[in-house]
Amino acid sequence: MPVRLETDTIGMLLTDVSRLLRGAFDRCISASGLGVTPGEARALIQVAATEGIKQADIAVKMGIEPMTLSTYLDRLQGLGLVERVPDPCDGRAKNVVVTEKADPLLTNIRKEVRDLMDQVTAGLDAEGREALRESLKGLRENLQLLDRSGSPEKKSIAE
Amino acid sequence: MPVRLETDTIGMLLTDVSRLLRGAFDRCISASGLGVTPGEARALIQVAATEGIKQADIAVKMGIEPMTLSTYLDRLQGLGLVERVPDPCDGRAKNVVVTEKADPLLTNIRKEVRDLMDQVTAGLDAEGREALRESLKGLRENLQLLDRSGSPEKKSIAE
DNA sequence: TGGCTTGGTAAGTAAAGCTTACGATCCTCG
DNA sequence: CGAGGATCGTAAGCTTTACTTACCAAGCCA
Repeated sequence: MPVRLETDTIGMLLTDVSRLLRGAFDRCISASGLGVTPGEARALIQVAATEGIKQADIAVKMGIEPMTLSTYLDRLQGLGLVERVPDPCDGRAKNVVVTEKADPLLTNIRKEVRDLMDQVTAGLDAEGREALRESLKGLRENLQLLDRSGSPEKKSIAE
Repeated sequence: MPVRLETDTIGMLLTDVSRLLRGAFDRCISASGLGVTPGEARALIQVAATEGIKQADIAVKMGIEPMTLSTYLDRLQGLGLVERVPDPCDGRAKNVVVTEKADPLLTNIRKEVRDLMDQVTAGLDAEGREALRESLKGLRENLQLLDRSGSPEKKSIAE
């Protein structure tokens, strides 16, 4: 039995895979000349998936800080791919929608992503992929719990 | 059957999990006051796992550019955790070793990592973890292949 | 109506990478 | 043996992705 290298732990593997994936995605969309970064693409997909939702909720869904999202949206809006429309019910909030201009880009990105992931998961059958998806979902949930419990500075400021 | 959200694809999940994991790791080692970043810790572990190896080889093993590694090693060396000893067989190369000072830190980091990963993989039994590990290894291999084939500028410069 | 909370953002910072360029050394082949 | 190319490490500078802190404006509530 071969020694289990410390560099093949789940943690290391996750780090490696995600770095490589980002690189691959980066190359594959910049090769397509789409003019968006992976992060922006991610935000765009999220916005398209939940149209008209306000920024704070998008940020929660993406698991990032509102400010981080705001920066992405700035770029996407600058490219004319999304628009911020003021929420009629809440003067502070802005609802985000994708523009028509984004449609072909979205189609394109979705295809690129699908192709890339097909290549990346080559060697896994449908069952294996589903199992992987489920495992990852479990990890994500655990991590999100850790996150919340790790920073309990929301309530109980004073006694 | 629920609609498969686009935000629950393997790609998105990997991105989420790795971001969250980095955050969790970050918090957990800065809480321990160890004074190294996750990337540096990763480099340190790799160095310890293959002592006396030269930088170029470490970089390959980590799947990063030599320059990126060099930066990490600068920091680690600044902290007195590693040393660069000139390779007696090759005047250009430097072999990297961990110092005695790094020993307790390494023990600590390993423990932190183990604890964290136990929490993160809660809900998976030993089999599930092994399956996950194997799947991820497959993905990493695929990605590394993609990488090489994606930039075939090494050979055949001239005809 | 006055005070907390919430939504968005300006500003600044940090980590983790990359590319490009370069000096120094090594290797190889004529 | 000597010159040209390959390889090793690294200085310099950039990008992406994310965070924190601080703030204003608008809503909510007592």
